Parts: sequence; C-alpha cells; structure tokens
Amino acid sequence: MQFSKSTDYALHALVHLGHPERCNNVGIKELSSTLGVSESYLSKIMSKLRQDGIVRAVPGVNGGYELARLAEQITFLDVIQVIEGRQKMFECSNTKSQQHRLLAEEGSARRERDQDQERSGKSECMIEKVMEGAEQHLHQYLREHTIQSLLDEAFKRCNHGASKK
Amino acid sequence: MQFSKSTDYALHALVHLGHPERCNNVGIKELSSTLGVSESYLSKIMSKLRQDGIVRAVPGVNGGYELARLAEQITFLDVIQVIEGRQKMFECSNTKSQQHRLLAEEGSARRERDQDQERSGKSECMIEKVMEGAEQHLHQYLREHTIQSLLDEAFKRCNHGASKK
DNA sequence: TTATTATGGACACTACAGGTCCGCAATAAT
DNA sequence: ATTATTGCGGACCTGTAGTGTCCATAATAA
Repeated sequence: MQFSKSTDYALHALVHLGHPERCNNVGIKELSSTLGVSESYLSKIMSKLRQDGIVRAVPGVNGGYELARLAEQITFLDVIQVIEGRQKMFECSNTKSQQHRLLAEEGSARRERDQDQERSGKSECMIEKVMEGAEQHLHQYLREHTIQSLLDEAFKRCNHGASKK
Repeated sequence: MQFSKSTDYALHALVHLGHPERCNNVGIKELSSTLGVSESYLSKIMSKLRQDGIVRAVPGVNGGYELARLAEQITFLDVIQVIEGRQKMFECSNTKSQQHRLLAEEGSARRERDQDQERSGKSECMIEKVMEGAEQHLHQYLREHTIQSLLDEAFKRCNHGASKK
C-alpha cells in the first residue's frame, strides 16, 4: 500500500514547472538533473502527464514542457490518478461467497428464501462499503491540495523564515 | 496503489469470527470454505493476525481461532497495518536534491548562503508534507471503523429491510 | 536543412503479492 | 500415554507490476 516512485517524480516535476519565474519551456534535461532521475524514465512519466492534459510538450530546439492549465487547477488527485490509474483502492474478491449470505441472513429472522438481497440489487460487501468511504475521504483531501497551494505554502514559509531573521 | 487481497481476506475472516452466535473456536477449514480461499494461504494470514494480538489460536481437536479482543476494539486500521505493514504511504525519494533547495530559495530574497534549511532541521519535502496529511486523514477514518461497527451496520440494514417488508 | 527535443516501442531486471506443499509442534479426547 | 486433529512456519514456485535503459522515429524552431 504505497504510492509509486513515479508519482513522486511527477509531483516534483510539476512543482518545478509551476515556479512562477520560469520562462515557458523546461526541457527534460533540466528536469531530470533537478530531480535526480534519468531522462529516459522521467520522459515516460511526462508523456503520461501530457496524454492526460496536465502538461503541454513541444519538441524541437528550445522545446520542453509547460503546465497545460493553471497550477491551481492541478490537484494532487489528478496527478495521482494519472500515474497510479483509476482503479479502486479496495475490491472485495469475495462477492457472492458464503460470507455475504451469512451476513445478510443474520437479523433477518431466518426467512425461508433470501432472494431479498438479489432483488435489492448489488448485495454489496459491507467491508467494501467502509473502504469506499475511506477512499472518498482521501480523494476529497487530495482534491483540496493543488500544485499552487503547495507553492503558496512554501512561499509563505520562506518569507516567514526570512523575516524572523 | 491498492490494498492487497490478504487485507481483504483478513477483514472477512475477522467479520466471520465476530459473529455473535459463534461458539468459541472456528477452524481454518470453516474459514477457508466460507471465504473461498485455500487453507494454506489463509493460515498464513491468520498467523500474522495472531502474532499481532488480533486473534487467539488453539491447536488440537476442536481447535481454531477466536478474536483476542472485543470486536469493537479491532479497528480497520489495526488490521490493515498488520497485513500491509506500517511503512508510510509516500516517501520523497528526492531529499536534498536540487528541487528542495530551489523551493527554499524562492521568496527568501536570494540570501548568500542557504544554510538556513540545514539549521532549521529536517528541510522536509513539501510534497511529503501534503501526503502525510492525507495519510493521517485516512488513518483517522480507519480508526473510527471497527469490526463491531460493521456488524452493527449490517444488522441494522437487515432489520430495516425485514420490517419494510 | 539541421540540430534539438520529445515520443514510443522493445527489452531487462527486481521485488513482492499470491499461492502451494510438507514436516513439526501443540493440544484435547480417548 | 497414545492418537487424531489442528495450527505453525519454512522452503519453494510463479506471474506481474514497478523501475529503468536503449534506440529509432517524428516533430519542431532556428
């Protein structure tokens, strides 16, 4: 249960691209040396980000990457979902097993046929339910944090530190 | 970024053990057939749960497993951490790279030496910071959900469905 | 036209989840 | 005490996803 290194690289790359004083394009060379990752690998990651409309890329001399939208419109969730994929964090491998029938029977006063859950649709796993709630919570948090909000925070800290001095 | 199947199995097994009408011990045979998993594999998982004090096990005839604490004292977080390990969800692979120095410089009015972050300790990655916040949020949610709370929920639903009928 | 830069396919390596098998140890019933 | 039963744990296997490299090709600006 860990985020991949690729996600780390992607986030760092985007933060770099989000720096306000940059002139338009940042080449893969600069990015890779800044992050300490090989060009070949990092370019794979940048391609993904481009395919999903997070960054724009232009080849040729003085080419490179730039953010495709405003930094405040790129959330952590966006980035993570591009790199990690959009599969659910948890899937009950156990649908329609004994387990769920037992859970459904209990408390139902032992009715003769338990077509009930069939009719009520889905017969969703309670565990899955809880885990989906967890995922939604997580997503909400990640939606509230953007590349821009991170930059703002960093900025604030530095100024604070400087003024304290 | 997905929870392993083992976590799924562990949670289902614990829900099974948490059923109120059970007499003390549930054998691996019953568990594995209920969940639809092989005995060999499931026993590995149960061992982990035992080593962490989630369940108790007794060998011999009529042996088996039972919860080592009350179902309301077994949180989803407990189970997940036993199975998935306790490593952080996100680690910045990038400490002390160019990236962080740049972030620190910006807004600090270009002071001559940036020993500042060295002195202020840690020089923690802002991205990591955000991700740690996300993890804490997630953990809080998972701490609030226990095996018992799930059983209660399932119970309530069944009764509701029955009375509606 | 040419040098530069991104793109994408093919391939290699590694780690780990997922799973099996088997011998050993502990226990309760007889 | 013996024996059948049940859990324990180590060794092993397999497939796949993450990580990473290399190279040929396409696109672009000077």
